[in-house]
Amino acid sequence: MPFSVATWNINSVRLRIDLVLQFLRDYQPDVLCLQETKCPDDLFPREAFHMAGYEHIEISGQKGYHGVATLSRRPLSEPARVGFCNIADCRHLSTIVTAGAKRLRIHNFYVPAGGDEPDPLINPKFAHKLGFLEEMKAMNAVYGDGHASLLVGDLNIAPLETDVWSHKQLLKVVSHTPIETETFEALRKNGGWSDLMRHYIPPHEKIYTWWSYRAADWAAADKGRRLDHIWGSPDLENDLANITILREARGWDRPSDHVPVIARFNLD
DNA sequence: ATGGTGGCCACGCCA
Repeated sequence: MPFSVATWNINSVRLRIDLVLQFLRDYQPDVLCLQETKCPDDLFPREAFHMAGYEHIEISGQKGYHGVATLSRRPLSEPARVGFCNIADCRHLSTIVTAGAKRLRIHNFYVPAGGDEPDPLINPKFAHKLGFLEEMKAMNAVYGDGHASLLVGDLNIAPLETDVWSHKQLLKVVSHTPIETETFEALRKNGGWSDLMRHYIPPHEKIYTWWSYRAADWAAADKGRRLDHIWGSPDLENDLANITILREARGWDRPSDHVPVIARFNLD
């Protein structure tokens, strides 16, 4: 089995523990990065994941909101949590895993959604989102330490025109405004990151990973956005075997509004 | 047409 990493905004890991376990049984990613676990660390369902073969678990959780977790079949080392914007919320967790000859640093991110009004002067949540992106510029794909890197998670921005159901209708909607998409692409490129989903799926094809709960029929309307991302250091482009976006997961019983994205690599 | 749904957890906040 080649090395694989999945990312999934689960919108409550406790409520959807059975969905996650089913996903792990069916797809068996080596590493699963969860966001919006909404679970304090002492209540995290560690035992259920241990039983499913995911014995290596790092978590950064809080009561009610946010929270990220990285689950792995392989040992995880050097867990690190970076705080952003001087707010004590749980939006980042990095770990290191071995894949083939590579030591791979995996950043698991949950970027602030940013509220409804795309104006930092009147909406503190949008100001927080922009401030968070500023601080994300410190995340580089390549350091001098010989590690390869992945940066995955719910980044809450759909950068390309083909990452939303209607570019024109979403230009003033938070997640697709020019200030967000331009800042996002600049920080990705300046940080030396490759957009691995777009490396595998050509930019002219529509990709969505999220569909709002507020639709009578999400599949018929299909008003999705690509809010979840897998970035990698450039060396990983050559190792990438494929990307799977599990659209069907949006139709599962009591689903998350996000679906899993899986990257598989030609690494053992 | 400018509300619609969902999760947390105890009621309004966040997405």
